[in-house]
Amino acid sequence: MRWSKCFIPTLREDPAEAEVISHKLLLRAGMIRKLASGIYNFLPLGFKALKKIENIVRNEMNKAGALEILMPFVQPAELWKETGRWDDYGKELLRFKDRKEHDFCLAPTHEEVITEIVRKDVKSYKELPLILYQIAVKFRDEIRPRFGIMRAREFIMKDAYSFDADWEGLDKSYQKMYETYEKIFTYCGLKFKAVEAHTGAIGGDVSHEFMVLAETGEDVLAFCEKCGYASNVELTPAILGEKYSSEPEKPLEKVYTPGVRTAQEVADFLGLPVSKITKTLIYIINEKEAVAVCIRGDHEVNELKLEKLFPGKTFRMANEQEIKKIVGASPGFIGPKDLKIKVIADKALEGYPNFVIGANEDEYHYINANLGSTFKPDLIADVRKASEGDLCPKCKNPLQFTRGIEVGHIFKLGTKYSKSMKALFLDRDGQMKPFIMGCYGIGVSRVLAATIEQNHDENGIIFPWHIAPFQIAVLYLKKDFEEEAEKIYRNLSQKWDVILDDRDERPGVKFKDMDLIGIPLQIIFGKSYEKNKEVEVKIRKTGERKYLKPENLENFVNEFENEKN
RNA sequence: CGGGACGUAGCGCAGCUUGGAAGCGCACCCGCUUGGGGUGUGGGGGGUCGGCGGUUCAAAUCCGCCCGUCCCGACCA
Repeated sequence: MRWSKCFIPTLREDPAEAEVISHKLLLRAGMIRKLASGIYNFLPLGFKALKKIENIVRNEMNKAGALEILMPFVQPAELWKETGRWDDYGKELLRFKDRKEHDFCLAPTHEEVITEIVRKDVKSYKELPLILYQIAVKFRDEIRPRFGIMRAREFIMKDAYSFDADWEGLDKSYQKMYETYEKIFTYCGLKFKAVEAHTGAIGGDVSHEFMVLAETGEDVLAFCEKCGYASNVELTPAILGEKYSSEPEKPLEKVYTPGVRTAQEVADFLGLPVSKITKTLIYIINEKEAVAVCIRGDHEVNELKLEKLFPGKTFRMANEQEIKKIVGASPGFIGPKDLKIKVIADKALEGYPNFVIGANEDEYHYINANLGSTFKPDLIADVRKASEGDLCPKCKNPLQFTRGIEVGHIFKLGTKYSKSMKALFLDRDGQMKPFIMGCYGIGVSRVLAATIEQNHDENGIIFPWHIAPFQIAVLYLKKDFEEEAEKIYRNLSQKWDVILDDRDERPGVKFKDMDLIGIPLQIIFGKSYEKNKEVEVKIRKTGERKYLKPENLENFVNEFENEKN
């Protein structure tokens, strides 16, 4: 491709609308443009990178024996009503009516449709296992789209679905997809980690997320270097690494703490570490029952864990008025002692001597509270987020934490959809049985954003070899070298994706643009060529420069491709 | 959904407080210049000032409503 014939509208300045680096660079590199909030155009360069990712995914999926199909983006409500998700999915599901006033939605995912396909035409265990997938547009009407294509409303996703006759079959399909995902992200050139994850709105019980490691990631991962345990922190059991001293219980004492509300304020006021303070949070279960959750001041409640204590029930935090009504005190002065509602104490309070609690009376706290003698919780449970200093739930080594961007998520669905949609096959024992399903997603457009989030410097994007829209850039700095540059460009184009910067621009412009769009190898016809007919090869990632005779270029690129990737 | 901010040329912004001829930089077009990190210079084109309504002799500027966009929050009591 010649730059002059391509549409690459690069920007010199950061657009005001972009906050995170991948969003800024995607816009500046002329790869995407916003059409509406969370809805983007992919311009030629962005589209090309996207197609590279798609093809990597496609290749590996095909190798794993999955079959590519394409399902509709617009779906009838009837299917969604069958599984109950028409009501359960919430506002993320964008609904509308057609001219005949029939309900439709834009597909946020395709479990219903795939199950419909399979229940109609797969009748026998002999046709199993079956893995179908597509690479297609999805629409989720996110509460708050942000970060460009990282959390867009409309996005490209690869979604695959497996159908097995039994649970062992599902285990095998799941394992196969797990390994395929590892191959895909490795081939993409990404640093990633697979972690145990929460299943969320899709359902099922076992799931893993594939996380691209990046400081700007929205998720926190806990992992153990020793045994390999890794999970999304929202799922990690919290095992305190700290050993509590066996200091004797001191007498409970009510203290005047005017105007101090947050745990930190209380700690500062009393001259104690914030860990010695506890906070008590009031939750409303199913809009009727209130419960109190008591936790150390330096810990955070993990609502997912809380949710599991009340399966199937809705819950939310109480607001200030409700708290006053239930407790008789303002937020900030609530404590577990003498509460008339159910009290859940976090496990980390067990054996913790002499801590501070709210007195359920404005402007007062108790010091030297102890679990058991001061108050008896109705339940002691792990309800906090694991954090620095906690131990691996498998091998008890200290956990490590890092941030990541979720680019893939695989689930063992089981029979959630096949049962509710009556998707049955005839097994070898003559019984009709529901398919055992799995589903496997990759956010293709998000992979592009995550790649940039992980691979950039102050000059722009640094594309990994296999995702780069072009692998090689040829640029000549003087018109005199046009012919030679053309020759090299045509030559290398036979094996690789090459872009020729044939614009009549100053060298600085060409360099800046090429660095910005992140092409891994730049072949420069400039001073070195003028002097001794050697081209300069600049490696985008390291900034390293090599000087080669044009006839040696092909060998060099071959070697580079093999060793670096 | 709650809070905050913004909306002026393709992009980045100033002007608004205190109403009185719509500006700057980049980009774009033409000329010269320059040619290894967004060259310098001269000239030029481009605007329903987000929309509607109001106040006023006069509105980008003041007031009201609406639309759009971004940020923070939607669990830390």
